[in-house]
Amino acid sequence: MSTNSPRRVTIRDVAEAAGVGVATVSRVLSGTGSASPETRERVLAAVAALDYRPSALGRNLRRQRSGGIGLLVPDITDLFYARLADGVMAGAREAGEPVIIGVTGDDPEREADRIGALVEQSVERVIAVPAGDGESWAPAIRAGLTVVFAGRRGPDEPAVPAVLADDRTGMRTALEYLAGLGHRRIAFLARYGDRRRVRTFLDTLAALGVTADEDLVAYARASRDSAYAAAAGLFQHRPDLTALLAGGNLLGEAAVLAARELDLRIPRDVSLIMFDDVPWAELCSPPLTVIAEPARDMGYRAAELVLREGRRAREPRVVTLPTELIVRASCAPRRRTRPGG
Amino acid sequence: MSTNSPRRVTIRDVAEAAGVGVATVSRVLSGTGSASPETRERVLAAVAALDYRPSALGRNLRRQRSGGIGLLVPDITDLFYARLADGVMAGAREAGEPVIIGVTGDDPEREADRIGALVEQSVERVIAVPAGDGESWAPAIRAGLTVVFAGRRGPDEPAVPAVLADDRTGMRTALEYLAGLGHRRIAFLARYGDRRRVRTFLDTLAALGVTADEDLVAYARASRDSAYAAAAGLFQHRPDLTALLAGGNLLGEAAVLAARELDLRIPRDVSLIMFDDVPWAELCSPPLTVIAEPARDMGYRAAELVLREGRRAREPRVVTLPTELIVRASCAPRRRTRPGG
DNA sequence: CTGAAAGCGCTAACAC
DNA sequence: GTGTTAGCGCTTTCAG
Repeated sequence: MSTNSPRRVTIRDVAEAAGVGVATVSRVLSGTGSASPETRERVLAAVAALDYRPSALGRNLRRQRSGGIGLLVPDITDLFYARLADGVMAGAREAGEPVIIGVTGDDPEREADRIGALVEQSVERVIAVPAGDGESWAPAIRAGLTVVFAGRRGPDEPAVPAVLADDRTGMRTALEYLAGLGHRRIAFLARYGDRRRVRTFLDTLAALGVTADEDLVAYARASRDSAYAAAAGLFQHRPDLTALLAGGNLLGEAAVLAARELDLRIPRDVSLIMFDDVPWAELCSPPLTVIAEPARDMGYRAAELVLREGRRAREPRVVTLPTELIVRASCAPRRRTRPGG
Repeated sequence: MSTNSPRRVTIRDVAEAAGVGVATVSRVLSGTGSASPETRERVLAAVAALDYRPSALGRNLRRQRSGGIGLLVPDITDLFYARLADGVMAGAREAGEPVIIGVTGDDPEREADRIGALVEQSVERVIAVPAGDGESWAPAIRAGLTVVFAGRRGPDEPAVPAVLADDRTGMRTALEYLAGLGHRRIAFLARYGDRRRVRTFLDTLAALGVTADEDLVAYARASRDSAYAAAAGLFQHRPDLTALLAGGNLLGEAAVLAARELDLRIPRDVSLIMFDDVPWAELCSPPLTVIAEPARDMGYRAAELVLREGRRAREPRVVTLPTELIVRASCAPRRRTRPGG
């Protein structure tokens, strides 16, 4: 009944106050075109006096695009993606762009739904950790979306710019380490649909002269339950395995839990290496050896990329950031046999 | 050079295709006003045929508000806030509203900056974990923002609707438990600025007949370093403390790390209870006793609230969600003395 | 160097 | 029930 919020200050008000046309105000504020120093000053003064904040609404409608950056991650409560998101937000903030976030649950359908929502908002720059195989992006890209993949990429050649961790090298370093400790039955707990990494796993193993066994690869969906089931299944069906590589922090968590439940001691009975360094890896007992990935940097770089992509030629780019093996205490030399084996 | 993205389908195209006026299309789509079943059908058919997606840009400009929900959290890599954000996104998705996210680092200045960015986007519904004392919100609210606090509230009476955890009860339960184990020197590791909880801590202690000592309260800023320093300081300066309550999962993590560094065994030398149940609490050794807070629900409820608030009377509301003490293995009966004490 | 004017796509009066 | 129309605030030709 009382506080009738005063009408928003518009560019017109500024123009009037400064005694110039609205076009001039627009030019001065956007840095486009030219304006005499004197006019410039007057406009700026008026802006300050009225505390004018240009409305993104008007600008966006006029420009036919909403400026913001869309961000689609599988699960924001997974620290890896949270860090990625943090990096994206840092980059976006520097550019003064808002970030519209959505979660996909790693489900292509939900992903498609979220893409639709972004299109409806006329967001035309999107950073995404593509769900599943990342196949569903073609239409969106054809429709004019500028998209950058982060953390993973689509199935084929780099049709879409991407910021990735060098997990090929990370994997190799880890497997060499494990092989050096004498391990010959090394399992991989992978995210469902992560064909690329599985291939790398198998190839690298072969290159190291270790028998690569596809049955030593287990797949988990995005949930904790699924990860636990996959880990437990692996331990139970393959009593011969002596080392395990977990493809992410949720997977590693599941592996630790499953191992405990089955009374397997780490690293006495199984050695464990996990992709993605997280604080609890150090708190865990034993502290986990990990392959650290620069998630935050990846997000930041992705933001840079998606922001730049707009104005530059569309030369598909792939940025690869280094990983690092951090040795703690979850790996030990292979022992002859495993208790239950 | 090739793919000239075809002009977007507008409401005009639909109207033309359906042989009606644009207003009719708008009415049918928004469910407002009336339309004959026949017309309705024709419009819907045209919409489907053209794959028309209304532009949020046009609508927003017309309506003078951007629809979306702003979300401001101190740190998205803190699982508590990530869960909260997840809940907000779930609620927003059901309502078909985009979420514009920003991080404040728990810094009122950054917070003010983010609020400004939201206002610039004409976002008028915001869910926030207010930074610091949450004092800086008055202007924004006066300006017409609908804001709902989550997880914390401002300094004064509920001028702003809020969704909170019942940490009063959580604290009481935890302190009773600790007191029952014989602890008399109980410390509190608090977030800087969290006067409310500190008061509750002191009051509850007093009510339990335990000497409440303000020097047994340490404050940490939002960073891991600050948390660690505060925890270590507490342990070093107060060798008489036998139990510690950590005000959040980052604080708890710091406490575990600091205790280890100082060779204090949990729970032999110090008992530890942490606010906020996180997966690693179980992985930790020993597994941590925690006061679980329904972070995700809090976010979801906050979304409901902020969405409803628009159309209802502005009767400030506070929703309080239950907490739960989950006893694991980080607390033990008090022993006579502490090694270094 | 500057101003007038034309919309961007949509909704909400207002006529019919 | 339905169509016409007037803008929302901004950028961007186009004249001057």
